[in-house]
Amino acid sequence: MMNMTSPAVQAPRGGPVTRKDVARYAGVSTAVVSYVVNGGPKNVAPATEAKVQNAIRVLGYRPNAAARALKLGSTETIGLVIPDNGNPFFSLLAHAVEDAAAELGYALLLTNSDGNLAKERRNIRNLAARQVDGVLLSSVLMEPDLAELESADIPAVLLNHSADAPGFNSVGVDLTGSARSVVEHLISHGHTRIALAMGTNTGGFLDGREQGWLQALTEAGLPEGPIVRSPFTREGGYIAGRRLLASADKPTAIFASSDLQAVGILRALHEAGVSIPDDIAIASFDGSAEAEYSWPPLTTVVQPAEAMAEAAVSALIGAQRNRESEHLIFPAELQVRRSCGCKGN
Amino acid sequence: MMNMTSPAVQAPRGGPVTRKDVARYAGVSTAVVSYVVNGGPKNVAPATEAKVQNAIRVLGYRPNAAARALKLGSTETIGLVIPDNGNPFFSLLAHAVEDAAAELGYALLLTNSDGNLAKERRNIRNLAARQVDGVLLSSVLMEPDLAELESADIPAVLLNHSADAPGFNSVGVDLTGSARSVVEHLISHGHTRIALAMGTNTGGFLDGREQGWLQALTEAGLPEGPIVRSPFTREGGYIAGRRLLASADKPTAIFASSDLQAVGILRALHEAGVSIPDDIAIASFDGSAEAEYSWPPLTTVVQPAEAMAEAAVSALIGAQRNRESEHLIFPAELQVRRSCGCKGN
DNA sequence: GTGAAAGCGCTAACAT
DNA sequence: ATGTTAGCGCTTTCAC
Repeated sequence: MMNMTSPAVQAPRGGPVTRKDVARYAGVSTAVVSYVVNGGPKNVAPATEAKVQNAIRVLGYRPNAAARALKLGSTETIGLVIPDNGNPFFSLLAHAVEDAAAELGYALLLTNSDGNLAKERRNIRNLAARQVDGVLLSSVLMEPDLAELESADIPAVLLNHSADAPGFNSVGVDLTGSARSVVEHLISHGHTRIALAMGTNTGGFLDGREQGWLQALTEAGLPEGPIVRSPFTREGGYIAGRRLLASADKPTAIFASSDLQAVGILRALHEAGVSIPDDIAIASFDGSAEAEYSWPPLTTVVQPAEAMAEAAVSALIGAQRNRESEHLIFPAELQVRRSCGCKGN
Repeated sequence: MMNMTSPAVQAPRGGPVTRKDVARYAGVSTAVVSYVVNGGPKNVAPATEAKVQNAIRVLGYRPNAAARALKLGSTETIGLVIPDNGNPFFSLLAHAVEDAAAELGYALLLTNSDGNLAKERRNIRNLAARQVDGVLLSSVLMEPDLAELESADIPAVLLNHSADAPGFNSVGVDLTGSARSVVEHLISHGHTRIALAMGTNTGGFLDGREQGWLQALTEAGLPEGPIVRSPFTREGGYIAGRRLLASADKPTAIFASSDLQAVGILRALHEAGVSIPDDIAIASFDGSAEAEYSWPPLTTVVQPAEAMAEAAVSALIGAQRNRESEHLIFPAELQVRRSCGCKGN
């Protein structure tokens, strides 16, 4: 008697338990089982519902998502394509996307493109083949492969994308304005030779961060500092740092286009025995956790990853096919720490 | 003529193109289309194949994975449950798992449990409901919720798990041996008061890292240094660092159970003006990229994430239901950098 | 070498 | 309130 309710009593037949088994066991039709499982579209008498629930428990029934997906044409899954979840900003973003999606009952298929166009394309194609309900694309490219997305014919929104892409929803951060605010902050510390360590973006467009840096300098009547271009990585930053140290007009402050690069620059400066922020001040972009624990802690512009992820997911899920495409631009907030020369924190 | 081959010529009917449309267009049966798409199980005459391929291209046909999954009973998808992909070690692991899975044609459903048992459970259940072909579980718990996995009745392998779990395949790293080798290295620098900053694991078991630290100390005839327990995070490390600095028997070296904690400790020491490695040396565990770019760079034991991911994925995919469970333990390699007192790198 | 057809598990419109 | 049933798009056995 007692072990009648034990979960050990499993599938009576060989294979997995289906809705049919449940129906038979509960003595109802398969439709009723569906009504119970899905909470509709018809209602079921309380007594019947109890019988069904019991049958489900006893048999250990689990709905088959593949069948449901086939029938409904929706997998309740979204795909995310990012360059590299080893980059703390992207891992933060991915985590936020997962949470936002889970909130709506969607699961997340994660793919890394490794900043590689061919792989990005392959990932998108693969996601499309898997009938994801939408894809969130965070491309390294300024001009991501929209054609691939279009022909895949699944809703997509460009994430972490600040330039308008006609025909696509996008959410990004105000690169130019944020960069300006950091550089202005550096200027307020009295710096006049402010370098830019810029990540290498594919595509011919001028990155907003570069524009913002330039604007701040120009408006302050300052000369354009040196620019070094290298990958958006720690190693890229390290290389940039060494180059900047070796350059003729060595800057007194550096603005790095990502926290990761700043971390690399930090290493180069430390190795050279340069004191930060006294000899050279640094500020960067992203606001990842790593920036808070570097030495010295980095002044950085923090991107609102959670907010952007939520916006992107809801734009994706709620996407009406024939609606005007939206371009959401979020502000980023200056987070002052020691690396710029400020005392606090 | 020229635009006949243009991809603009899309779906002739309203909805998405199905195998049936392709068959009709190519003037063959749906079976043949399947043979062509799947490269079997029957062969097709070259001429016919060409017609089909052409129809596929012209119509922009994309196979429906949900239907395939329903028919075949396999989604070619695996689920991964990790505590937090914001932790660089786990993001590295996740990336490696994705690559290993993709290699075999599997996609990755990523979920974070945030070190939360309820969420871990929910994630597993959710993955099971989605008919993943298997799940890779990297639990924070020493005793993960195996019952949940068992009742889900999908193959699973415990990833990043060093204790044997009867009935489950597992892959992990040799915690004890690796910890010993780092601590021995610290000892070789002449340290005699070596503290342990241990992450807090749920579950009553003694962590291998703690054992290894103890063994090295004991074998060298050294007294057991202080232990501080705090979360496996940067902040946890920071707290541990401050506590260690304040303690009566301040150590001259610290072994941290994760790179993240070491990074936090570094911050605490820097803030206190302690010189590393001169006043206090540090070594840690994981071998994440962050350890290479901290200041000073961290001596750490690097876990073979790629190899473990590959092993886990192939154990999962190739899992025979009724096979003996295997427990794969990988060695980790000491990576010497500056934080322990060595000069190089 | 090719085709017809059964059926994977589920949903929901349409009976009753 | 409950039951019947037609498919969703695909694979594959079994005919031809």
